[in-house]
Amino acid sequence: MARVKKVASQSSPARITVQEVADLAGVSIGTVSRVINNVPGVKPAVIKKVQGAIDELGWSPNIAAQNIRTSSSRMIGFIFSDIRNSLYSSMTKGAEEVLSTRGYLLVTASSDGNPEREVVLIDFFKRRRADGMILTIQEENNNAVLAAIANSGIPHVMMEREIPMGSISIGADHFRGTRQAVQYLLGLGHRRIALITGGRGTRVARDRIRALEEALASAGIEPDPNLFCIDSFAAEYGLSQTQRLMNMKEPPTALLSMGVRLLPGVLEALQLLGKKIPDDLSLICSNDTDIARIVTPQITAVRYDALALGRMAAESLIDQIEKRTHEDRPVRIEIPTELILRNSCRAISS
Amino acid sequence: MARVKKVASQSSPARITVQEVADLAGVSIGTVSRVINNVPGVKPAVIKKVQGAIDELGWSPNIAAQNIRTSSSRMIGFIFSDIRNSLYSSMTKGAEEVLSTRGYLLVTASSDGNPEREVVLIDFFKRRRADGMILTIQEENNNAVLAAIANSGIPHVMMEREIPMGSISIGADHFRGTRQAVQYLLGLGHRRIALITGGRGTRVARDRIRALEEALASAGIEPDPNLFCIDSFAAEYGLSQTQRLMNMKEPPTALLSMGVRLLPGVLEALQLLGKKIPDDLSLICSNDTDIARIVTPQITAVRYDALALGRMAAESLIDQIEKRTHEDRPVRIEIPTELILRNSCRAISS
DNA sequence: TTGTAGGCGTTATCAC
DNA sequence: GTGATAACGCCTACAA
Repeated sequence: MARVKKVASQSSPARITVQEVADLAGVSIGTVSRVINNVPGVKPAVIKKVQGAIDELGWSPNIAAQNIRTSSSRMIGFIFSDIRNSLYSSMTKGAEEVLSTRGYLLVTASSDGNPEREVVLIDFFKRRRADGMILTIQEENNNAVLAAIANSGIPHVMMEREIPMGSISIGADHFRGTRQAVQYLLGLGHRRIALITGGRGTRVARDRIRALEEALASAGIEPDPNLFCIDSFAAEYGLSQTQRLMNMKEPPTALLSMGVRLLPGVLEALQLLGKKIPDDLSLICSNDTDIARIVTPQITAVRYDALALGRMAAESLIDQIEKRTHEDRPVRIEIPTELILRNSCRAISS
Repeated sequence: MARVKKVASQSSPARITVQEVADLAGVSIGTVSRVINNVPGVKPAVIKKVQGAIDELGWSPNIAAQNIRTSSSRMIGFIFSDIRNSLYSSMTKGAEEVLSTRGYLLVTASSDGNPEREVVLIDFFKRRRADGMILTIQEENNNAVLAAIANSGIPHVMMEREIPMGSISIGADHFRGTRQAVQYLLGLGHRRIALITGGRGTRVARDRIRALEEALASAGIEPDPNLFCIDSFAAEYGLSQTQRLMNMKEPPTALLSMGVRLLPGVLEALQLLGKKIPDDLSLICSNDTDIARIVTPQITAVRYDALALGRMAAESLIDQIEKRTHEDRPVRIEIPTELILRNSCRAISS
């Protein structure tokens, strides 16, 4: 403890540079640079001397100076709506895992789902000379945002989004996931299946809607537009739409709640209405969360690995930046989903 | 859309510098620099010309170059165990809010609660020349970590931690919060009150334990060491300890579950044992979460504002960095907690 | 009021 | 193999 205190009280370390290391080692700065960059062809004895000097002085290269020379920041930006959304914090963790081992810095930024702020953040990363970006933008067709992306000239991958610019896109297979969920419900005899989801104008939403429509069609069921609630991911939306649905003359017998934040709202509505799962309504949610496992009964879920999504985005982005896969890289990378069967759905006899 | 595509397909923007802006504006680079740094005494007409050139070229100063000159990175690091913990994602959001408006970059890093990794991350931020750090370390007394902090020479604030180095510390008033919760339980007639929490060797744990002990003492109750489970924040720990507690000859009538991740474990144990809240056990949790509000009955919680904690940490850190408050700044900043009364506690007649 | 030039800490291209 | 030295893009005395 005393030792620590002493260290703590030392004055701010005078900025030490290669020059001083070189002097101490009795070599030139060029040699020091060669040593720390593992340039082959330096005499082992010299390497040892230099290492010694580096350790003794506790020096490490000034990264800003490196950046200015190599014109690369080794920093990549990740923009999404809100880090508090567990989906994004998981992706962040995954991305961080691979980026840190590759010597990149990950900087996350929350846009609060505001396109104007997205533009600001993209410009910000441009000024900061980010080497790459991972983007989960709000609307795939917002021109201001698309222009900002293009104008930035920064390599990027779209996370759970797809834009008309040939950017590489990465995401879960929501079409298959939703389709599988609907198939399961159809198998249980359900014919009135409702969907609550958001992200209008994103590939995620399109995939989910199309999956429901096609599954219904292939079962010969006419879709009821009143059962499609596709305007928001907010908990309040889940609440209000569930109330609306359950108060219909002919309410749905099953509901797909697709979006992390929706589930609490849906459950609250059901509780307020005194409706029981699965007796009054069969329920399937997306983004398997703590809540889905904690409530009684546990909720059947369409699960996918957000951590892996983050990892893959980072890997794909690095490949792109370091140009290791050239022009033959795929434009779309998908990970599978998995239907976790629990007790929130019941068979109905009709 | 077509327009966007055209922009997108433009070749990588040739790195443009002050020199070119200066040429276009017909001034010297010095003048351009003065303009962007708002140095007074530049003729308005010239300012306008320079601005025009900047806009036309879409130039912005290379931050790495600025950093090397000003020897400041305007970057601050935030280390905690895991961004997926909602506590930390909320703090991150709060910190980001204030840092971004002050022109700082926030870089978060997860240590997975591993002190060795904490040391690596601290060294990393040192190499990256971070202007400051926000730290939530695992153990307040780990010498390697403390030495790394001291050795880094970087201004920092301890988040929910307190170390023997005079660093400024910021956190919620867990002592009062826990004390209030216990008082409430005592008022309901409970005498056997158990505590599950982790963070051994952190101020948070100490405050909670002390609060329970003092409250019991002031009620003339002899504390039962078997009711203190203070070894981990993990859900599994919540599960196993709840089982152990409920299987005691004389189980507790009330339980404090203090830690975000504990609650799911506690609830699962109760479910497995077929125990009901509040009939078989009165429960109070910390870190009011979705889960506490979703389950039936809803769980009474000790709430505090993690977002505000993040904001305050950032503000305090900036003050420290920019030396606006000199040596008279407080060493400890606390925010209050609030007891949210719900239906998870019952009065007992004994 | 504005231009010039030196320096910030590296890397990389030359010679030696 | 290793040592000078010229960039990299910007800020800031100092000079004009």
